[in-house]
Amino acid sequence: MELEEAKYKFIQSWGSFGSQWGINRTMAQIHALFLIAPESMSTEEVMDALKISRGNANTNIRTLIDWGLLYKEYKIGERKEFFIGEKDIWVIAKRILKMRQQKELLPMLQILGQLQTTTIESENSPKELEHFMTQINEINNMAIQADKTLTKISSSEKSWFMKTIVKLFT
Amino acid sequence: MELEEAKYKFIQSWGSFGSQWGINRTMAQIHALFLIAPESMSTEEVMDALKISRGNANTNIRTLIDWGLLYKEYKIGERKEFFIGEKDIWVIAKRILKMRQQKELLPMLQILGQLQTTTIESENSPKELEHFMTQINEINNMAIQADKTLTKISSSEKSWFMKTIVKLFT
DNA sequence: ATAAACTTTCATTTTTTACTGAAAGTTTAA
DNA sequence: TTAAACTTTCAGTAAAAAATGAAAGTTTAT
Repeated sequence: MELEEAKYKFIQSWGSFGSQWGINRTMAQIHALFLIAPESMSTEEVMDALKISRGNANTNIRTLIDWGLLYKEYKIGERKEFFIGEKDIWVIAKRILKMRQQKELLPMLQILGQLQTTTIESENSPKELEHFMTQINEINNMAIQADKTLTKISSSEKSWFMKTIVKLFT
Repeated sequence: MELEEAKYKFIQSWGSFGSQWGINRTMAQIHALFLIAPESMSTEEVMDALKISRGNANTNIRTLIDWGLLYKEYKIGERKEFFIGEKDIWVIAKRILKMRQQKELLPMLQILGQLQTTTIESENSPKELEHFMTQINEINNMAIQADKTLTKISSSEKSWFMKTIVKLFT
């Protein structure tokens, strides 16, 4: 297999992988491109490599920077911006977890907490109310646990994680 | 707050929560409905509660059954099917993890393995090739670890999980 | 055997999400 | 201070995903 073919395959897969994770396909593809690029690239090079528009490239590169998966790099003698990808898979995984925790878990925790602390009335269906409160409680407990776990993981060192988790799950 | 209002809030949140996870909004809403319903329900009741079409209700109920989150229930004297939701949050979490592992991780592992075992050629960019192989390797290792972890979790008992994980992450 | 009661399918429509590209905005060098 | 080089925005368009509902399929009771 040619390197170009392999790269193409990887970028495509990373794209569809990402889109199942609520990360848009193009953003994931750009990320893949930077994961395997040994040097920094400009917006134009990204547009070219993936055949996408300037606006699309720009927006997704900005988001990747916000997520901490891409860094700006200024080259001497060059006026345009270059970007270089975070290469450490452990760091990448942590950043993605952190973002997903914020986007997904946090709002859920808020709603659950709210439902739990509010007095909910129901004259005619005490059974339904009781069941509702039980379920909300259980879900809330699990969500809190998940949140703690993610927080701990995304601020932990790889070595600690590997030692404890790998030992636990092999 | 009225019970109806609280239910509505929960169903809506679960829906948008789900849609961020690559699970479609309606499917997640139906799931929420069953999570808090103390009794079994028919397709019609679901259509009614969520104001959705028969086709939509049917398709998503089937998928939820496939995922092991809903069970069929036949009532004596009734010809139509009723459904009852799995109520144990631990079981639910495990089932969802399992499905996501299959849908997302497995195809990725396959591609990575393939890229790793194929001989990739590149005469003019040895540096790029080396970097590519390194990255693929790292990603593959992490994916394998994630896969093992998920497999272990989704076949574990709640008590074990709670003992080890809660201890680890609190 | 048949018809009522129910479930499933799928072509079409609707909704949601993502992309384009030109115009507006910003920065830099002289 | 201006104009070239570059980046960002956003209204309009395109693509993808989900929902509808009527028709086809299935099951059950008689």
